[in-house]
Amino acid sequence: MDAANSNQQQETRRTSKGRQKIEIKRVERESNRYVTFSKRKNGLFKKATELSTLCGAETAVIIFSEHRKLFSCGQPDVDQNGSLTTFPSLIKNNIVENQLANKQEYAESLKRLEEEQTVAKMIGSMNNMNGGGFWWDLPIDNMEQDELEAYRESMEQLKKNLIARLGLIESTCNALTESRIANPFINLKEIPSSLSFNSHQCQ
Amino acid sequence: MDAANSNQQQETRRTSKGRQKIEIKRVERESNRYVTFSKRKNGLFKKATELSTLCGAETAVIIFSEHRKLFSCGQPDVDQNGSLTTFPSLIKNNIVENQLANKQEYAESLKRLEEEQTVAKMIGSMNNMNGGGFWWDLPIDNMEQDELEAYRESMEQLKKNLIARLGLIESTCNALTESRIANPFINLKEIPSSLSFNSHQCQ
DNA sequence: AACTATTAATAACA
DNA sequence: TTGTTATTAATAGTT
Repeated sequence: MDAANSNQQQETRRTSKGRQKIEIKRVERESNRYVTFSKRKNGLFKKATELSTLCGAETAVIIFSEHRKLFSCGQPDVDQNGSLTTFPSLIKNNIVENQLANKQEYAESLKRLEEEQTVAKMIGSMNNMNGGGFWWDLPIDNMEQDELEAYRESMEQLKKNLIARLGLIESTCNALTESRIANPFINLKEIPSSLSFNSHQCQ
Repeated sequence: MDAANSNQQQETRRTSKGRQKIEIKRVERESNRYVTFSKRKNGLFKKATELSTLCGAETAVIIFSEHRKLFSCGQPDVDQNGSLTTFPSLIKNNIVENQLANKQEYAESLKRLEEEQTVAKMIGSMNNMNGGGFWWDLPIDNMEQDELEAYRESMEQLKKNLIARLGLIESTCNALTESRIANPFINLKEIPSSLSFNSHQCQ
């Protein structure tokens, strides 16, 4: 780089050793580890966003720091109204940025986005029931039959909403529904290529 | 690079233009898009694994290709026995690779790993009930009271297992349980720093 | 946070 | 898909 050369002419000694090769093993020095975490977390999120933009993929990166602090990119996310959105937030971003290739894709994405927002609102109101606690934490031991029936329906709703809320599950179900069943427990044996890759890549 | 120089001396013209700068927008040419997807997906998984190893973080990357094919790193994963494992598979990898810094961390991770395997086995046997279908797809309209009671218990089990199975939820609950509530719907307003980062990073 | 010298990732080709 | 090379992009060490 020219700037580097002129810098060296102006100053006799280098200002930096530059990037050094490191072994991929735990960074023992705490301060270095924190800096590395922050920088690489940023880099990972950027790469994930780029992959999504470049290739029309939906990506989610979830990181728990060593202190169990959650960081995520792609999901969970919050829109301008503070509503929850589900997994394919990158599709939403693409809409906003007018990066979708054609109007058909645009329309489909808009439809999905609306569905997500509906689910998000439902979840939001559910969480506000019972003055702070969450409805499924209600005691159930002394329920009457009709209460039990209502509870059963509630649990059905829980099932549906869990499925809707969790992007991995949701999207997998969407992909699998047509050919087999909506099963939130992904049958791993039925997606062999991603698995073999997975086990290969992540050792 | 020396190799490049000697190559150039052997052949008058370059064998490659090398990497070119690209705009971060959809790659329109299909074949290029597929290659880019494959290479960048690999790169993303590698980076996620490195971050985990370097900084003791738990990472999960979930990608759906434009054809809705699932790829993931970190979770879901399959161990040598074909059992499911939950989110913190990277902790397991660290154990295997003896990359944990001290015995206390090692012991804690082992304990968590055992818990995960128990859940995994439970899920596995559940999925094998009823000869192929999944138990929650049983008809429920004409259940008797005790059947309904059993169903209620089953749904409780579903709830527990969904929570356990889904790494994001599970880990979040672990992190939040001590200070507040075990809520599988993450209350986003209570983790502002990751959110503000998220919305900033992922535009 | 910023700065750079390097390493690492990867776009274009084969 | 897999490999090579010339480049760009990410980042380790430092300020």
